Amino acid sequence: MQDKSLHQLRSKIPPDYNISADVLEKVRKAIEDETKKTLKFLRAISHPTRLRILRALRINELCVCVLVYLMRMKYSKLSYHLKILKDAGLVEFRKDRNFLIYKITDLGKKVLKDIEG
Amino acid sequence: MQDKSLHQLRSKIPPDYNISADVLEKVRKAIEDETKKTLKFLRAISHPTRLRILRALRINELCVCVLVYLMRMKYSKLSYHLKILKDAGLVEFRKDRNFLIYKITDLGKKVLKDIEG
DNA sequence: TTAGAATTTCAAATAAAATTGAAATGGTGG
DNA sequence: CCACCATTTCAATTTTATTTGAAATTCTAA
Repeated sequence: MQDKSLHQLRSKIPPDYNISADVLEKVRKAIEDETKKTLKFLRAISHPTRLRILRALRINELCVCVLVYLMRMKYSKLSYHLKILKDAGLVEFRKDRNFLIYKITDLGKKVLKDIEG
Repeated sequence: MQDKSLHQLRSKIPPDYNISADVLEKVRKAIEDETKKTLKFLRAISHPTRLRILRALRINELCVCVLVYLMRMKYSKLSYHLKILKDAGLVEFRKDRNFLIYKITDLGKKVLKDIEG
């Protein structure tokens, strides 16, 4: 099927499912649109640890040490996930002495709200 | 840090970042909520191929053969991704002769709308 | 300065997801 | 029944993501 022309294809598809050239063109357009921008934050949020971090930060900004304490994870693991969230623009941080205090961004709030209400 | 008590922890965190017991409790609650339900469709949609499939089906229901034709992919690959979307409740299908015609579900529409507008 | 704390970075190991092609399934039309 | 078509399933492979612990970094407080 892979290499068949559209003409060959159309001659076979069931009659009560006869998509118009117009629809076909729209579909073609839809699947050609880039997905990167959307996937960036989707993939970032699509992990239990990262979803939990976002939920935590929605309540209050938190230093890594508190997240480590509450989530019972090692720094290196949390750091890995925080980086992914930061790269996606969902969280940011400020420094206070030698603490890094993470907070959720407006985009992060919006994404979380869109997804979970 | 992993094993320190909260008391030990709190005695160290910076003064201008003094989270209350109340906030701490809320965070604790937030990160204990289950993530499975949310992650099911998030992970399902978080792949370029699957996002493209959903966008296509939002325009019109399509049989696998047309998707194969338009997306230039093999049946086995599309089938793999369609199954993930179906398991997440984002698409469904009906049969017409020996064609499977996939359509987006209401949940699928909603998720896509929430995410991309 | 110097020891120590909070955090990140790195590379190695492990786990999970995606791709592939061949074979199986199940319907269709002659 | 037979050959064929659309599709799925399967196991093997490849790719990508996650976890781990140790080492590096950077700040701090004494």
